[in-house]
Amino acid sequence: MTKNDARGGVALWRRIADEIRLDIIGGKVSSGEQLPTEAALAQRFAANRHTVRRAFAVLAEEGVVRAEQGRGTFVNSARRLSYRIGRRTRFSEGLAGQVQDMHGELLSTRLENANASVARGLGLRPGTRVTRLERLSHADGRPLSRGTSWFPYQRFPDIAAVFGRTGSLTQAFAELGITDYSRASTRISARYGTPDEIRDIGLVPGSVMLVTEIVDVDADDRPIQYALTRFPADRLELVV
Amino acid sequence: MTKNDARGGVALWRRIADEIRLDIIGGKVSSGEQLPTEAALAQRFAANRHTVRRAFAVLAEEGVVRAEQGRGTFVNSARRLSYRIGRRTRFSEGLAGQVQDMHGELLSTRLENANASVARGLGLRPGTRVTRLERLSHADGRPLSRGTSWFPYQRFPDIAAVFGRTGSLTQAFAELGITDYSRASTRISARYGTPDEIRDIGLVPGSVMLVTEIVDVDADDRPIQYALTRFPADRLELVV
DNA sequence: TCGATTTGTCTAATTTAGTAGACAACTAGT
DNA sequence: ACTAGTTGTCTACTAAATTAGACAAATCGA
Repeated sequence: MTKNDARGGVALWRRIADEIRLDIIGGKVSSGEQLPTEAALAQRFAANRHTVRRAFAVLAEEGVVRAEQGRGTFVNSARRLSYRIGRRTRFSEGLAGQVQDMHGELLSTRLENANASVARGLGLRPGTRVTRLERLSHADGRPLSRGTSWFPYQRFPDIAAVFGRTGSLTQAFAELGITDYSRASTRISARYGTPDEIRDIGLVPGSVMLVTEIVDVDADDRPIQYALTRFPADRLELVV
Repeated sequence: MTKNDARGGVALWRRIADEIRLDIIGGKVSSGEQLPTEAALAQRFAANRHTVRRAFAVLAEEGVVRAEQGRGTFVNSARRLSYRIGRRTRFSEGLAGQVQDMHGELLSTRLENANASVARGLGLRPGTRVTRLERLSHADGRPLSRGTSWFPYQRFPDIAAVFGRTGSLTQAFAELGITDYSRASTRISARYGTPDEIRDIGLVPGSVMLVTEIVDVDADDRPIQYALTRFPADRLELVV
């Protein structure tokens, strides 16, 4: 129990990679700029040069940096997306102007009984039938979010089919008679990605995820959607 | 490069600990309830029993679980705090009813020149003099947040002294003639804790932090505070 | 062309993480 | 008292992470 706790179960190369990536994403070092040399970083992190090299290998594979023999290592990539959230912001609007192409993918649908969280979110009794949708969204070809939504089955028995056809939640609601809805609550938390999320979004284990837990209501303040959406924290921030 | 990427630089015992902690914090298992046995968890995570034991050792040290020889391992701790944020919510109000005791601590103050981020937040030119405050807040005796605030020096030359005396930002502003202010913007991101934060808040390396970047404005919409506040993501969630 | 600087590659050794098995100590119910 | 089930402790081994050193290969300016 000496160095175990000091490392906290996170490999040094991983922490070095995270810190450098954060400097890049946060704009501390600009695109194209040269990073400190491997030797300098080894000293800064009190690590061996090979450990720094391993961190760089990961960042290079992610496309964040690019090493050139004899010259140095350079920043390759852009900044983090800002996703604007508000009472009336629709999903794709929140990233307007930051991405070229944005599209969603319906992974699966299921009819199930509401657990305690879902029931509370939708204002139903636990056990009530709900439709569950698993979604994956892409921005400029890269997976950006992994969402799970629940809808009251009694009120929207066909929402899975309609959403699957239209691909848009706003449009699906419109066809089902909901012309207007808004965000009733947003809870934001952060945690490590689960193995499933890592697979779906294409991350490495231990990636940090931003999680939003939202409830949408219709014009009469009746809940119509409860959703959990997970974003990779190094690709996106939320703006309230 | 075979199992390296599979583990992602995060030790298995660490991921097991994180997942169990998340189940507890998220309310999947209730306080006092018995957790699955070490053998069962070893099977569930495809790990050795000793690896599970190590995860439990960490959680026990955090006070989240408690093992009893011959009986089993039991949940010890409560749920995650919900910090409500809004245009007019003051810091301590956001946790009303969830904590008994709440107090802040002023770590240090400094006069410095605004960097690009601070200048943008406060609507100043980079290089303008600003006062920087480093703060640490406690809830029920445990560190809960680590904040860094910047204030325009020209407008509030004495804010460090006043805040140090009163301990409350609202009160400090009041004494300096700002009787009303509100939140202009809130950006939320997540990342690993830095070594400094881990030391100040008392976490293990690799802990996930929620980061809020806020701008407060006076009644005339002039920025009066730019602040970065870091919360340990396993102790707190944000509610918008 | 030369030399200083930097990344790339290789070998080797040590420390930490994870697996495997055995058995002791304790609890609860029969 | 006994037994089944659970956590606690110990030893031994394998795999991954980290350190260490040496040298090759490329770049750049003097």
